[in-house]
Amino acid sequence: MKPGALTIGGLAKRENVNRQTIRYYERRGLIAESSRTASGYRLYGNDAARRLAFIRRAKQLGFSLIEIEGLLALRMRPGTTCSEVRTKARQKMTSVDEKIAELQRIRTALATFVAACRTRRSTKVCPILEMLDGDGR
Amino acid sequence: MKPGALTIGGLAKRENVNRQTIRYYERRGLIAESSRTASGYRLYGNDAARRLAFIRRAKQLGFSLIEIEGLLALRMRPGTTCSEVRTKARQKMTSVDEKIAELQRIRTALATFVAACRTRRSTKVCPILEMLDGDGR
DNA sequence: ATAAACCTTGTACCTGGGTGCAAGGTCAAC
DNA sequence: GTTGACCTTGCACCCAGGTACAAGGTTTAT
Repeated sequence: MKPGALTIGGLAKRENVNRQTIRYYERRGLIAESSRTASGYRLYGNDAARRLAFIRRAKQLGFSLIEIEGLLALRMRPGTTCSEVRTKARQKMTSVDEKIAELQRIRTALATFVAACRTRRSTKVCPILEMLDGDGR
Repeated sequence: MKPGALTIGGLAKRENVNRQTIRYYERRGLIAESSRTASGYRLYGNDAARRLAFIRRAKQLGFSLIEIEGLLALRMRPGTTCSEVRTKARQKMTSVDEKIAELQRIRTALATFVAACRTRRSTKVCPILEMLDGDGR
């Protein structure tokens, strides 16, 4: 066992990931198939740890596993330009902006409802429930 | 068949919902079991249409089906106060705010990445990929 | 030499919100 | 009186991103 080589459980603990998740990423092709001991145990080096960190960070930025595959493919293909990566990052920014806008619309509507509800007493005349009801589309 | 009564397909078309979805809501208890014709066909009146509209609007405000159940339960329980509804709306607002904040954090990070990427050429030295890599947590 | 703590594989299950399909019954129109 | 458009039920499947479990093999410590 080379210095720094870890079994799957060790890597999982170090990177704070479930063991099954590592196998799952391997099945999906996000992580290369690792080398094995004579008895079949997976052995991981620093590259695997770095890859897991990459995936975690990309997920934190809102990339799906499919999109992360795309980023990794770009990184692997020799001769891809940096601008292709930048394009993906910009697209992701756009979709994040859309989600923010949508949530802000929801927030405004909720705020309106809550404000409308200052004065009344019983659910019979609750303005929120009334507004949720089905006439004024 | 009373005036205005609809079969499930008619209601689905009018409210622009899948027939299966109506049955699904019924199974979940979001919609009362409808009356039936002698042969077992479901028959819906305006109350069902209003209920579907309520659900749609609440979903648009970001309420999950479970939460919508909660709203409906409040509405049904006699003597609930309007302020209980307002409380739920406020809680939802808070969680929407949290989602917005999280997305804005992501947006900022993406913007930083894109900005860092102005100058370089090949993915070998792509600042975005470098930043996604695993050292500086 | 044996128990604990690892590891392997395959497969099934979870959440949420539906959607699809097959086998069969019903109803309206021509 | 038959075609086509409805309806019924139960059950399986979809998406993403895992997570759990069972049956068995390996390694390490005592």
